[in-house]
Amino acid sequence: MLDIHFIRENAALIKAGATKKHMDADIDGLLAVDDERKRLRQELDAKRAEQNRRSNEIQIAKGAEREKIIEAMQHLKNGMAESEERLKNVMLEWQRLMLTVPNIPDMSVPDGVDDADNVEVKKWGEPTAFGFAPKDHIDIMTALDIADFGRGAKVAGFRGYFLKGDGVLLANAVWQLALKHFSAKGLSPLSVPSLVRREAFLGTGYLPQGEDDLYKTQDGEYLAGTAEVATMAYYMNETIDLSKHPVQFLSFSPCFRREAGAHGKDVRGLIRVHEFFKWEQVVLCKAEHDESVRLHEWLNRNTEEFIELLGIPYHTVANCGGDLGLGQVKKYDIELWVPGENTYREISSASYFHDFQTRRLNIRYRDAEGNLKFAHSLNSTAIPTPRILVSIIENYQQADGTIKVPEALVPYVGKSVIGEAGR
RNA sequence: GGAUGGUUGGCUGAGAGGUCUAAAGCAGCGGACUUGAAAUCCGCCGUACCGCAAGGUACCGCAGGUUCGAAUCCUGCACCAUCCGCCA
Repeated sequence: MLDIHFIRENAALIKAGATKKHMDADIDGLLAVDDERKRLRQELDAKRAEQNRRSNEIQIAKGAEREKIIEAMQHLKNGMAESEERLKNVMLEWQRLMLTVPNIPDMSVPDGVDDADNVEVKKWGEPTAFGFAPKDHIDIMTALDIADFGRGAKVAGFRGYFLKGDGVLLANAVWQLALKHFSAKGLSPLSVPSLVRREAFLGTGYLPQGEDDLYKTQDGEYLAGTAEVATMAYYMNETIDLSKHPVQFLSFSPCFRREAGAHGKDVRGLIRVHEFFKWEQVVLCKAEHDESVRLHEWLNRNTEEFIELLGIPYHTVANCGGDLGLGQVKKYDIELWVPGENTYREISSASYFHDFQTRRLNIRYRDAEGNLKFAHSLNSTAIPTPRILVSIIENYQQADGTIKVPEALVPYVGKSVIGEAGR
C-alpha cells in the first residue's frame, strides 16, 4: 500500500509505474473516491462536534429546556446515521482501491512483459559438460532409490513425492550448510508458522488478489507459500528499534503452494511441488532508499555465494517490469543450470518493497528525530529444498549413475558419493 | 471441546452511563538546585485524520447494538490467563 498523500502528489508517476508493470490501476477513480471520503469525513466531524457540544449542554440544562435539546439531538442523530452509512460505503471502496495500487518499479528495472524479457546481469560458471548422455533428476533419483514419485502421487496426489535414504540426507545437508552460511552473514535463525492468519497475507501483499494460489483451512487460516509471510507479520502493529542495525532474519518453514495457474507446467519431478521447505532471508531497515538498495544487493549476493559454495553454474537476472509483483520495487532471480532441461531454472528471488508491506502491516520505527516512520522491508530466498536437489543431482551426476556430493556438503551427508555399490 | 476470569497510554494500574480533556505511580524529555551526580522541586510527556491556522474528529482488544450521551450497558469475534478433558 502506498501513502494516499503520495498517490495524490505523484499520480502520473504511479500510472507510469503501473504501465511498466503491465498492471491496471484506477488512480483517477481512487482520487475521486478520496475526494468524497474527505468531504464526508469533514461533514461528519462537524456533526460530531455539534453532538459533543449539545451533549455537554444537556448535562447543565433542566426541565423543558433539557427536553428540547434532547429532541433536537434526535434529529441530529438521524442525519449522522446517514452520513456514517455513506462514509462506510465510501471507505470500503477506498480500501479496495488502495490495495490495488502497485508500488513504483525502480528506474533500473528493465522493460518487458514476462520472464522472457528478464535481463541477465551476472553469469557464473559454464553449463556443465558431460562425457556421456546426462539423465534428468527423476531418472537418477529413481534408479538410486533416493526418491519415489510413483508412490508420491499415490499417497499425496499430483506433484506428490517421497525423498528416501540419501535423498533425505542430501536435503538435510543443504539445510545445515545454509544455516551455517547465512547465519555467518549476520542473519538470526527463526523457525516460523506456516499456518497463518489472513491479516499476514494481506499485509505482505499476497491477498486479496492471490486467493487461488493459497490453501485455506476450515478455520479460516491459510497455509503460507513462504516463511516471509509469518516473518514479516512477526512485528505487525509494533514499533521496532532500528537505531543500531536492521532486523535480519533467516527463517525456516514448510511452504505450500497450490500452483493453480501452472497446471501444465513441470508436471514431473521436484521442480514444482505443492509442499516443500525453504530458508528465507527477511530484512527490515530504515526508510532510506540507499539502505534498501544496499541490503537488496547484499541479500542476493548471500544466495549467490551459497550457490557458488555448491559449485552449480548459475546466472542472475534483473526481472522486467511485467514480472514484478504488486509491491515489489525491484527483483533479482537467481537461476541454476538444469542439464536435464538444458536451461537455467529459478532457485531464488530477491526483492525490496520500500514501505509497501510495512504500511499494510503497520510496522514502524523512530528515526533519529524521534518521528515514527514505516520501515522498509526486503526478502530473498536463501535456499529451497527439494528444488535445489534437481540442480545438485543433475550437475553432479557421473557416468556410472552415481552422484558426486558437492564438497561443501560432504561433512553433512557423511559421504562423497551417493549410489556407490556397497555404500 | 467445557468452565471461569481478563484485554485501558512505553510499563504498572484506577475508572462501574454525563467536565474522561482517562487518576496515580514508574520510565523518558526539558529546567532549577549542584563542581558533577543522586535526592528534591517545576514543567513537558500517545497515535491518526481534516485544517494555512485557530481548532476539530476518532481511537480504552476488534466489529456491531442500546442511549440525547458509552472505556463503562448488550451481542458477536479475536486474543491472554487458570482449571478440566484430549494429546505428539
